[in-house]
Amino acid sequence: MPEPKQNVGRPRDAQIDGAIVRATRELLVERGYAKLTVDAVAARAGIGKAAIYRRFATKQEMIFAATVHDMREQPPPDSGSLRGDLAAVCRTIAAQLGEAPPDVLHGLLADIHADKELGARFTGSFIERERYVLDVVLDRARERGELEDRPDTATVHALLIGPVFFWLLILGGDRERVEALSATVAESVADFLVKA
Amino acid sequence: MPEPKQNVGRPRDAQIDGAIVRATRELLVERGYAKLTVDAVAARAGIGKAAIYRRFATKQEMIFAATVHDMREQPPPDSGSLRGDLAAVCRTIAAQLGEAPPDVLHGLLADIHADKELGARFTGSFIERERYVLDVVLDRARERGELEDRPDTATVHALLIGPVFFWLLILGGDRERVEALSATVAESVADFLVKA
Amino acid sequence: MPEPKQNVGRPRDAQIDGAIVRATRELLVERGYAKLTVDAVAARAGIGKAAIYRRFATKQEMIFAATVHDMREQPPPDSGSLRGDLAAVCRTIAAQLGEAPPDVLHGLLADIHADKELGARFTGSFIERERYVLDVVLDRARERGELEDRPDTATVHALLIGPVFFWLLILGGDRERVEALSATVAESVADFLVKA
Amino acid sequence: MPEPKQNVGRPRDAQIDGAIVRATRELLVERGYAKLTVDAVAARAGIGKAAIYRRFATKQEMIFAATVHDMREQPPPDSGSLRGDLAAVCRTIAAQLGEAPPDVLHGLLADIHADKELGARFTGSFIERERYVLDVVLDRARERGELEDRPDTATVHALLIGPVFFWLLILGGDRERVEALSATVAESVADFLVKA
DNA sequence: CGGTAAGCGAGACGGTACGTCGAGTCTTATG
DNA sequence: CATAAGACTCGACGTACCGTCTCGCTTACCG
Repeated sequence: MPEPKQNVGRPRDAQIDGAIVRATRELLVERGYAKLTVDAVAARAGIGKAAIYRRFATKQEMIFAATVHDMREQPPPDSGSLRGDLAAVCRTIAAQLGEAPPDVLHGLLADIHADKELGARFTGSFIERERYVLDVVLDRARERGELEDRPDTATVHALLIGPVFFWLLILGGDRERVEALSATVAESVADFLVKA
Repeated sequence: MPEPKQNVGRPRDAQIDGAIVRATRELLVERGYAKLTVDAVAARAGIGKAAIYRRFATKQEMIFAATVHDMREQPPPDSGSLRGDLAAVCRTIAAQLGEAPPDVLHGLLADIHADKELGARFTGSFIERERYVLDVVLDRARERGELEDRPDTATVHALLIGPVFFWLLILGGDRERVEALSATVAESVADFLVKA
Repeated sequence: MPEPKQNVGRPRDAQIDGAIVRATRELLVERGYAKLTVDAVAARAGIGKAAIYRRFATKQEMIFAATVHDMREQPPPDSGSLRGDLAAVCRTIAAQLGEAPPDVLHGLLADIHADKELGARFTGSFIERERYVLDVVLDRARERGELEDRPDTATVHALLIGPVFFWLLILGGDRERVEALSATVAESVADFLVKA
Repeated sequence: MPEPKQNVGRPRDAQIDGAIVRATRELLVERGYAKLTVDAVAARAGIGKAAIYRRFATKQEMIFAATVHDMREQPPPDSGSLRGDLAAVCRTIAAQLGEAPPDVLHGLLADIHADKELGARFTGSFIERERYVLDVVLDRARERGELEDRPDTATVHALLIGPVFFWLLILGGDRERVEALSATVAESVADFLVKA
C-alpha cells in the first residue's frame, strides 16, 4: 500500500482502508477467491473502484493486504523443552492457516507465485518470520543441552509446518484434528532431532 | 479425454494431442501459469481452439493433462523395512512434484479448489491413490511386525508428504536437497511410528 | 468498418451489424448523444461489447457509421433553371440535416473534428459529394447560358447550405420553416450569381 | 464568473484568473478540445482544481470563458447603407468565429447542446445579442427607406452568418478568404432584401 | 466407391472482469 | 476566506480471456 507522498493534499480516509479490508474478507468467505471481483468489493465497501486502485496496484495486492494481516509471529514462551516449543509454534501457525478457507489460501499462493515482487514480499514477511521463530526455538534447545548439533532450520521448518499445511490445504483434513496433529508432529520432530 | 462415439467420421489427429501438450508446457515455462491463455496454446501448437476444447472441457483440464501426466502411482517394491518403503514413496512423489514449476502447481491447486466438483475429482484420483499406496506400505509393516498398532493413514500421509510439499512449494527450497529431505522425513516418520 | 481478413474463420453475423446500427440510433434519440454508452448499445442490441469493438475502433466510429448512413447524394433532375436546381439541392440536404436531433449532429461534428482521420473521411464522403452535386448544377447553368463566369463552388456551397445549417443547428429554428428558407436561399443565391 | 459574496476573507488572486485562461488556450491548441482535461489546465496553470471550480461551474464554462471572451457585440456604426452595415456585422462575427480552432467551437457547441439549460443560456446571450444587432441594422435600413417591408430577422440572421459559419466550421475553408466571403454574403443578402 | 459423420483452422460470439481515466466534489494544512 | 494538493464517487472506456459457435474444408470409415 504505497502511502501518500507528503503531508500535502487531502489525506487518505482511514475508514476506507478498513472498509476495503472488511469487504474483501466478507466476499472472500461468501463467494470464494475465484469469484471475488474488485467491483463487488467497491460496492460492498460503499466506495469507488478508484479508491481501491489508489491504494493497491492490482486486485492481488488488495487481497494480499486484506488477508495476510499483520502476522507478526512471536517466538513462544519457553516451555522448558524443544518438544513443547515446537508444539507451540506449530499450533500457532496451524491456527492461522485454519482461519482462511482453503480456496482463499490456494488462490493467494497462486497469485503470490505468479508475481515475482509479490513472492519476494511474501517470503520476506512470512517465511522469514517463521524461520526466525524456529531459530530462536532451536537455539534455546541447544543452550538447554537438548541438541548437540544445530540442525538446518529450513529442514525443521518443512518437517514441522509441512504436515499441517498439507493436512489443511491438500488433504482437506478435519480442522478439529489439527491440534492433535500439531502435537504429533512436534513430538515426532523433537524426537528425531534429539536422537540425532 | 473422452473418445469419439464410434469409429465413424474423421478420427482425431494424434499429432494434435502431442502438439497441445508440448505448446502448453512450453508456454507454462515461458510465461507462467497466470499468463497462459488458450489462444496462445492454440497459436503455438498451430491449431484451432476448437481442437483443444474437443479434447478438454476447460483450460485447467488441459494444463492438468499436460503437466501431471499419468500419475498412476504404484506401491513401491518391498524394501524390507517401513523406513525404506516410506523413503521410496516419498522420493517418488517428491520427484513428481519437482517436475512442474511451483507457480504451475499453485495455479492448478487454486483452480482445483475453486471448483468443488473439480476438487472432489482431484482428491478422488490423486490423494486417494497416494493414500492407497501408503495403506499398502503400512499394512506390510504391520505384517512384518514393525508396527504394533495400525496408525492413521491420513496422518502418516501428512507427516510424510507435507514436508516435501512445503519445501518445494512454500519455502522454494533447493530441488537438489529434496532427495536428502525425503530420506530424513522417512527416517523421522518411521522412527516415530515404530517407537509408538 | 474493417472487414474480416479473408474467407476463413467464422463470418461476421450480418444481423449484428444491423442490430448495432438500430440500437445506436434508438439510444441516440432516447438519451441523446452525450449519454450514449457502448455498454447500453451492446445491451440494447443483445450482443457483447466485443462484437462492437470488432467492427469499430472507437465509439465514435460506431456512431459515425450508424448515423451517416450511405448518404449518396445525387445531382437533382434538371429543373430548367439554376434557381430550381439550387432549391432542389438545398431542400434535399436540409431534409437530411433535419432528420437527426441537433445534439447528435453537434456531437458527431465535434467527434469528427477531434480526430484527423475521421475528419478526412467525413470530408471525403460528404463534403466532396455535395461539392460534386453543386459542380453539376453550376455547369448546367453555364451551359444553359444563365451564368457568364463559373463561380467558385466552395463559395456557392457556403452561401447555399450555410443558412439552412445555421438555422437548424445554431438558431434552433422551426423545422417546418426550413422548406421556405431553402426556397429563399435558392432565390437569393441564384439572383446573386446570375446578376454577377 | 460569479464574484465572491463579500469583501471578507482572502480575496481571489487575479493572477489565477489569467493563468487559467492562458493554460486553457495553450492546451486547447496543443491537444485539442477533446483531450483537454481540467487536471491538465490546473497543472499547467500551477494551481489547484478547486481554484478553477470556484470560478467556473463546469469545464465547459471555463473553456467558454477562455475562448469566446466578452462577446458584447455592438451594433456597427451606421455605414450609410444596409449592405455596408451587414458587411460590418458579418465581418465582426466572422472574425470572432475565426479566432478559435474549429474543433474547439464544435466541442463547445456539442457540449452546449448536450444540456438543455446550457443551450438556453447560450441562445439567450449570444444568439439574442446577434439578433439584436441585426434588428438595429434592419431598422436603420427601414428608416433609411432601403427596405419597404421589415424582413424576418431570424431569416436574415441565417442568410448572413450561416455561410461564414459553414465555411469556417464545415468546409474547413481558407481563413484568409473569410473577409471576401463576408463581403459577398453582405452584398447578396442586401440585394435580395432590397429587391423584395 | 461414394456418402457422411466427424475432425480441422480460423475466427466471431456473449459474457464478465479488468485496470484506467475524467468530471466535479470534498478535505486537509497553509497562508 | 482562498489556495494547492490530492483523495473521493461515479460511471464509462477499451482490452483481454474464456468457452461456445459457425464457416468451409478435409479425412477416413461404412455401407
